[in-house]
Amino acid sequence: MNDQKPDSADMLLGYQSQRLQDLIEEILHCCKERTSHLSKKFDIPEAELRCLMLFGEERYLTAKGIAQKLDVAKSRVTKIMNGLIHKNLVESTDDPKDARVKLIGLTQEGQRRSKELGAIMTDLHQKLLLEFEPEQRKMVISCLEVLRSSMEAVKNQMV
Amino acid sequence: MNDQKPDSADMLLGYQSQRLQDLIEEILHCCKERTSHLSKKFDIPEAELRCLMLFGEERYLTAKGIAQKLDVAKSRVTKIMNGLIHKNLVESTDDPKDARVKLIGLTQEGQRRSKELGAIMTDLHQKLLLEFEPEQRKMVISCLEVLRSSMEAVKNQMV
DNA sequence: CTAATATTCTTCATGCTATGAACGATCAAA
DNA sequence: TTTGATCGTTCATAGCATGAAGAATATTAG
Repeated sequence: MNDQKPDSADMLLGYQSQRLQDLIEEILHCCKERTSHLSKKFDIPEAELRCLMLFGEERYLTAKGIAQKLDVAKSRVTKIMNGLIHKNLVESTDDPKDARVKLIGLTQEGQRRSKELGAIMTDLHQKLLLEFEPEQRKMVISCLEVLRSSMEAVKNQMV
Repeated sequence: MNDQKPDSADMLLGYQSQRLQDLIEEILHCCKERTSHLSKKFDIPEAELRCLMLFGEERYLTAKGIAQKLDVAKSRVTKIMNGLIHKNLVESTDDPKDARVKLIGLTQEGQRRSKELGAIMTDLHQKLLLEFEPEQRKMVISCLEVLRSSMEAVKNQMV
């Protein structure tokens, strides 16, 4: 294939990596727009929405747990919780077993909103998949799977 | 395969869309970490780094142009520029043709940093590609290409 | 030529995101 | 029972981002 041009493989790689960089940036931008759109639609800050979606299985979460799941500092969680409590979407009760921790749970309204949000997200990603042919869908997912692993791998190589 | 369960296609779609959602979130998180890592490494805020990378071809940019490229308000650009000027990475001169506009260009140091940053980004994405077999690379890119288009399409469907 | 309108950038007030240090309360273990 | 760890909060700080208002300049219509 590259018997004439000496470094055509390198050029291809260069071209492809630029393309990859652009694509990732565009996808990132798209996701950011989606998040901000939902935040405006629900009239709830993005961080609070993200938090609202954490209550999938569990009935109660702790501030520490939320901090880990959201990957933010504990102090950030306090602030987010204040917003959610103020909006009556979440309520906190003392853990009977340990007076240090507070159990945070969704209110009725919180559950409603959380479900609504979850449904929108699921619907969104389903629509995304439906843009592909059924046979392609598996491929897209496995593609992203490898991409994610590669990103982790490359991240760990970073200085 | 699905001769017994009636709605296994729906279940598959549901499963896949959940998987897609998780994957996108993980990839997003990875990108965010990368950005924040570079910001710390260069000791320059993320927005300023993003701006620094805008000077690829053009010698000069205007505040308006930067605002469009970064997709932020003009007032935000003023602030970012103050930071960059203060760090001596960028300098602004009056446009001789139109006294309203200021031409913003990289200083020597700014050019150095900009190049350095670009090299790191390219290297990063090259490493990412090298995690794949050569035949797979094309596929990953076309996958992302379709994914991006689909996202745009779905975005336009959003209420 | 001039008055009205556009454009370009800045300033200011506001609000969200996020961190880290310091702190008080509580728990667990030596 | 002291000592050390854990949990949540408060506070100071910094970055991100917008939109309204304004000053300077350009353009255009009359």
